Amino acid sequence: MTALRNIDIDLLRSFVTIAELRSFTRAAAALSRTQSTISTQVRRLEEIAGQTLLRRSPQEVLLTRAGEDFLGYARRIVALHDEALDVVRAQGVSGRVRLAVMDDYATIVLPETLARFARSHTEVELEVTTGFTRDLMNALGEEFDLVLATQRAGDGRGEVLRTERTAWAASDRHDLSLAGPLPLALLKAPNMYREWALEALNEAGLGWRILFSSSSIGAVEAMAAAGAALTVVKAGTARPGLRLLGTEHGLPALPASEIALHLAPGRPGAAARALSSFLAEALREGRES
Amino acid sequence: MTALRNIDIDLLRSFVTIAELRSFTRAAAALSRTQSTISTQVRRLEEIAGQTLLRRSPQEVLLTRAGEDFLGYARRIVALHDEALDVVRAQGVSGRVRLAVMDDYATIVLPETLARFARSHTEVELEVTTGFTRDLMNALGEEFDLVLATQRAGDGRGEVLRTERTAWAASDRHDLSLAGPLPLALLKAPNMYREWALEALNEAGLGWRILFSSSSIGAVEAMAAAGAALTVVKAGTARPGLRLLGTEHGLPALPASEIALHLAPGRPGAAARALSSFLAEALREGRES
DNA sequence: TGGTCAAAATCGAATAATTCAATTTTGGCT
DNA sequence: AGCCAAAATTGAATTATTCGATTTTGACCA
Repeated sequence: MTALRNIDIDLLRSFVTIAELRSFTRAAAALSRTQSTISTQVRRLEEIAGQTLLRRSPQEVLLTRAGEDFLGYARRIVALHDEALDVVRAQGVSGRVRLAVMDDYATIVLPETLARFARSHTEVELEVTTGFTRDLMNALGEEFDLVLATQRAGDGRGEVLRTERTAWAASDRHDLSLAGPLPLALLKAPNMYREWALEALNEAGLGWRILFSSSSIGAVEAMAAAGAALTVVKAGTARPGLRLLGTEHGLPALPASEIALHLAPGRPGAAARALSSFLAEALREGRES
Repeated sequence: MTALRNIDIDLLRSFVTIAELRSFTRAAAALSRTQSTISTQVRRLEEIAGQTLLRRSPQEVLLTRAGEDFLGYARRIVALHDEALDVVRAQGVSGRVRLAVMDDYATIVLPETLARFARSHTEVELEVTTGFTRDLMNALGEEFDLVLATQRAGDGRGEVLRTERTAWAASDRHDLSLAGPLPLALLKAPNMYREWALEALNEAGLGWRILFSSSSIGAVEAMAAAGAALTVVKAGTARPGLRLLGTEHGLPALPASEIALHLAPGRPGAAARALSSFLAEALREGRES
């Protein structure tokens, strides 16, 4: 029999995730565990609670009365736990850190994470700049202490946090004809994704034309979402309205990209070290170990 | 390396206990673990926190700055966790339960526990009576659904929750002369401890006289604490002002006693079952498993 | 009704984490 | 310097957790 008095934070986190996603399988994917593990965790949790917390059906998972009551506690405990960890880790960390982030992450993933960092690290002066990887990397050590950059998978420089599939994307409401030169919406040169896209099309012998070229990711994606052109995105940061396309649609494969954190040479200050490990933990995929 | 994102509630509980007792060794005893386990737990916790939380010295253990900040969170998380468990386990439990408790526990250990039960089990009508084990047991099934009783160790009836050493006790401020008939303060007959005391003295061939006899434990203990007489207590419930004495003082050994929970025959109601397992968990010594 | 299908449960084996007992190290005090 | 109580360490044994493979479940539909 398992411990009856102490619920692992893991179990609470799984429970909260299941309640949000209404599915063991989706929760398992979100938490980088297998479905069988999640199922076992729920059994353990229900055993400790002495109550059925989730009502399962092949369609969806719903909370029981007891589950609803418990969910509030579980959320509060997990939140308090995470806050405690942020705060205690921030203890004694002060100074200034200048972070540079490539544009797409600055919109999708980072705001929430940076806000959390700022909230707990009250003695740290945080300065964030966004731009294109190429420019940012050039200024590493000069203008920036830390650069979060995209690079070709396998590059391996910096601390690699995750790998993202690169994919063609078009509007999910319009069918794009693949006959004739493909209309493209791409970031202005020089840009890695632009180069990848054009190289891949050329190698595949497909015709193309640049219909839209901008230095704003938002504008490029909006253009694609409007149905006028094809573009290239990281699979993980695709905005709603875009449909991902691949080789099954007759388009050439694209190299995967990796997200890496680059630290300025020399001994980093306390603030830079703290932000670096904070970002690494928050962004790294798979499970923490 | 251990998980960096999830702190086990166990670690938090140990940390809180150490902070309160200012000692790894005492915390280990209080939590039914070894000192080495506690030490390892603290190392794990500090590794996750990335900070030294406790400043150790052979004299006492003190909190660091980070430790103080963290202690508040740890307390809140543990409290929330325990409340969550109480509440979810109480879900759907209603009805009436009549509990009888022997007098000494009614003062020392139970009030807090019963208050916790009442707070979480809002739909349960709880009635508590105190008295002497003998009377209470006679009314089990009639007036009471549940009786918490003291019995001779090894008796084994009911669900045994813990064993307590029985000890002679006298004032810690006065030296009692052991020459001549020993002045005793005891509960009125019939009472188990009274019988044990007199039998033990008789067998040892020691003289005695009853100086004070009352049906109030409080009065008996007060009399002993005032230095006028010797009495007999459970080692675990001795009030301040009393000093425990044993065979090393020339007094005869006394039988140990066990605390047991007796359930009325027949199928117990939901309220009785809930209170029963609640008490068992709260009072049982050693670790929960 | 019975078949189907996606999702959850179960099972056995491998892995990982926790605990303990024994011993060593530490830090303050005399 | 030496002593002592308390914490740290170490290695072995135990216990718990996770995974992959498979089976079972239950809502829905023909």
